[in-house]
Amino acid sequence: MTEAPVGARARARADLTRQIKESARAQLGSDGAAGLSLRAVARDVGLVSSAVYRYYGSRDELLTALIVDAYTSVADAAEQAEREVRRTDLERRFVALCHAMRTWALAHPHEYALIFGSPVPGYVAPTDTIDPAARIPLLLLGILADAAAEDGVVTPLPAPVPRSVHADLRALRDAVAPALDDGWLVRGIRTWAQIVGLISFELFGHLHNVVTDYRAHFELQMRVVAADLGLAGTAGRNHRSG
Amino acid sequence: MTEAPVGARARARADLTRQIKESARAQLGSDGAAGLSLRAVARDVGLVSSAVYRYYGSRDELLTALIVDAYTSVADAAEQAEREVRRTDLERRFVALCHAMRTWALAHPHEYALIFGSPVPGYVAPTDTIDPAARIPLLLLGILADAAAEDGVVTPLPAPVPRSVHADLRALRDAVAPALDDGWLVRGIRTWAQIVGLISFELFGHLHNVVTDYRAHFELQMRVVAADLGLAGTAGRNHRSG
DNA sequence: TGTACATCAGTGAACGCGCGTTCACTGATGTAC
DNA sequence: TGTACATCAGTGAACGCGCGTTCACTGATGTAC
Repeated sequence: MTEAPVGARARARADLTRQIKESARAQLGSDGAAGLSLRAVARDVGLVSSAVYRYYGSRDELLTALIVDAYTSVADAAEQAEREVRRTDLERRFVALCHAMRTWALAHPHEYALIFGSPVPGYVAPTDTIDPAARIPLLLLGILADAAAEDGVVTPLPAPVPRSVHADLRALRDAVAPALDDGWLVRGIRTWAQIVGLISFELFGHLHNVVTDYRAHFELQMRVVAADLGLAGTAGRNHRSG
Repeated sequence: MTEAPVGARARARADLTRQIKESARAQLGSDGAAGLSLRAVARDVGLVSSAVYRYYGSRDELLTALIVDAYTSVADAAEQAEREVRRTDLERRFVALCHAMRTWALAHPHEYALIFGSPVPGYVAPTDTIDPAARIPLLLLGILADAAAEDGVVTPLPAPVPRSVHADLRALRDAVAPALDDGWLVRGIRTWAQIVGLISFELFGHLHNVVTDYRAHFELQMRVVAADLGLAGTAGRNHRSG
């Protein structure tokens, strides 16, 4: 019950900073990121438009805050869901991550579009967004690293890895995933794009008139992906029987 | 050399209609779809803003024309590239399709974002966009159908297909791909999302600081996908060796 | 505990822009007889 | 071939809005002695 040692002024400031961000987040829904208006936000929180500049130095700064929040929020959801699954059940850890992302995306479609849709014209992301953006990919690589450790085996690719790509992958491995060889890393990147691609298809309407039970379809797809990654407990065999 | 039987008026009209569309397309680049302005287009083609309404009834109508054009343009590119490959070389037909899409996307990033990025706020796509949007997915399913015919075999999935998804897939099969069983259709949808997902990652900056040789990386990824689909001439075996 | 001063939140006017759409109109191009 | 009329392109003004950002300012809240 003890208050943090902050004066009324500091508390009011923190409050309004949050309120402005909330209002901006809500406004994303009606007009998208490109239409986010500082003046509308000001009206919404009951300030004159110039007063907002006490809290955010510019429209872009406010956008950045929204982007960081979105990345953080979806990563929190994915990490929590993944953490609740027994460590040895790799397939379910993977599927939990995927479902958490999709559920978050459905609950926050405009924030999802903000981070995974087309870039906002004229906006350049500052480096603050890098770390929160990397959390889910890292979580995914963690699962793959556990799979690689269990196998203790390299993962051959069906084609030779060009020197330039190999260099890129080595840098990635050194920075982030020492236990994963090129094959695993290639499949990790691919899988990450696969998850986002399927969720984007659903949200952006590209599966209209094709899929109706989106959740069941997504779950099935993710289990196919998990199986192709060899995460299923049962087998590492391919899907082709003949 | 014979002119179509159109008067000068009709020709001028066709010309300006095209000019307006071109100008709008160019404007996508600087401000994105949300910022597309009829007035700016009018200035650009040397008309007063109200005159544009002789050619397009509204901003949304102009947007629709751009969207249809973009789908048509990318589908033309993909179909042409795929057509030039020997029919029996399924892997190369697939890879040609993928490369054509990526190349088109790099050459027309804003048109790509228009059709595969976040939806334009407030815009609802009319049904005119459905057919052109379906062309590449259909082309992809055609390749898979040839693969299925060659195998003459069902494609087991690693998990049971829920009744609802099975119904969706049956409708899809009846409409568009009678030769493809559920397994193939699931992998077809997945692959389509995979291609778009990877290209979007590249264009929207999600592979920044991860990949540098994008073309080589993309090619490798697509060959992995082709191999997992069993399109490679060599084998339908999985990538896991142990 | 009281006073003097510094900090900071919020105001309101202004700058210089932009937008989509409607409407009554002029004047040129086409068409029918 | 010439005339009368209909069609249509393009104009210009207007309606009713919107925006991000700057700046000099008032007045309240905090801080130091």
